[in-house]
Amino acid sequence: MLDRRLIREEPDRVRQALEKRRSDFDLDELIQLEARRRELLAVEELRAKRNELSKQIGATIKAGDDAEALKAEVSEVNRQIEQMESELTEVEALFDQRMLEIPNIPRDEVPIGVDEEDNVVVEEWGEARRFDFEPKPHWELGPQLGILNFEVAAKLAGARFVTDIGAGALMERALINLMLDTHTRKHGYTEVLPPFLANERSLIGTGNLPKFEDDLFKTREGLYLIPTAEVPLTNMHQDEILDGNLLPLCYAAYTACFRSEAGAAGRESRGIIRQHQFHKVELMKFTRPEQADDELEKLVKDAETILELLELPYRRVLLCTGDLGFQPERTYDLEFYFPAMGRWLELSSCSQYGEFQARRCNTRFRPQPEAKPQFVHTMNGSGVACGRTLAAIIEHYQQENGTVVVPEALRPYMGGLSEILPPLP
RNA sequence: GGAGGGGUGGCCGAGUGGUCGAAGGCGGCGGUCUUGAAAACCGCUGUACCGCAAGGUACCGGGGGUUCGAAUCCCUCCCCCUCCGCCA
Repeated sequence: MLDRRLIREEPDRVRQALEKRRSDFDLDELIQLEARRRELLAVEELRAKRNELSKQIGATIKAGDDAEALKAEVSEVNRQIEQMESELTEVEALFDQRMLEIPNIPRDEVPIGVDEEDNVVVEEWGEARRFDFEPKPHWELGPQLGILNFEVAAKLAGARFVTDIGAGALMERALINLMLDTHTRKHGYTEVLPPFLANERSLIGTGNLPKFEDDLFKTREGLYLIPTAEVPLTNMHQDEILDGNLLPLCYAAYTACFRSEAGAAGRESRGIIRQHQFHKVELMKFTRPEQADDELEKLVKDAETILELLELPYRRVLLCTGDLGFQPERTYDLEFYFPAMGRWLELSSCSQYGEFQARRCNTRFRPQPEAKPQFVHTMNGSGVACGRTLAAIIEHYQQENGTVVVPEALRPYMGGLSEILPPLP
């Protein structure tokens, strides 16, 4: 959510941001609503009058005098108040709704562009492996090795699910443990294991609602399956005023993530790339505004560390305005080149939001003991996605004979296993 | 799921129709005293919106209602606690 003063005082800045994003948001409607809302604030004077008269009535009755004339006067004032309030309520409701639908303002350094073609590669680490044989995709290798099973998942749940079995399940658990251990012990994050379901308020807090309800699974009871740990983590301090000295607060959480993937059919959808359920270790920070840029840089590096430990080559990409999500003001993706697919896919997405989410969650901090509270800045990033990383490992570490070498860093977490072999016949 | 008890300011806790944005305590900030500190004493100390300001409006879990007037009465929803049932 943006500051409503921005709508009033710097509408051109907002308009430019919307244009950069190629957003079809109706800013003029919002500006008109805000203007009308301010006109209707005159109702406050009438309320003041009512309060004053009511006090007089109390005093009059106490003195034993007749207050009927005063009561009649207040009734007349109340009629006027009622009229104005009904319109004010309407205008405010629509205004608040629209405010939840306006996207964040991209930062100046975000390249202007249309789609992912216009994203900018800012860093590369390692080199893509050169194969002296035809590399196989993970959706062939995984089933051959008996570690990924799509048929079982289809029986249990349906399309777009996978069942990890044996060394596959072990490796995914190893990835989770490697990531959590690294982030908590070496990078200073506090581990959190939150609920995997969240209420409406929390999904509004992160910006998944009201606009993106179709992407979510919803339970009969009205709860939503979390699409990312960002949701519970970002909402941990709803309605709180944090001690400025405690910032930055850094959290790391493993969770399953659930996405309906409505309308995603056919795209990047082979294997375990795009699933209804996947697993992820998420990094999330609450910072002071002036800390935000440095902390984001550290957060991205923390995610990169995982890929470096796994010796997976990657590149860092700065998303352009056209590819930027609704909520972030800036996003870096970490991408791995999947050799069999011949394309780069993100293993991590790290975003900063400025005050955008903090306003929605009402999470503030007090810079000094006596100072006014102000909104924190939030940011988060996958550190990193487990399923896609598992796929990357399978493809990157495959051998010509169909086995997969286990990255050194994972072996301690896998009972010393160094290579995944096919099941015995 | 059944029965009962609760949700008040950073925290604890009074308040059952008017002068209550809310006693008192704790915590915090400032001051007096002190070589310094502690103790004691004095003062200040919620948030948002409108306003240059004075000031005004709203908020006592959320929403709605009764009333000239609601923290206080009524309805409804949510959350927490205790006991019973069920259960990993």
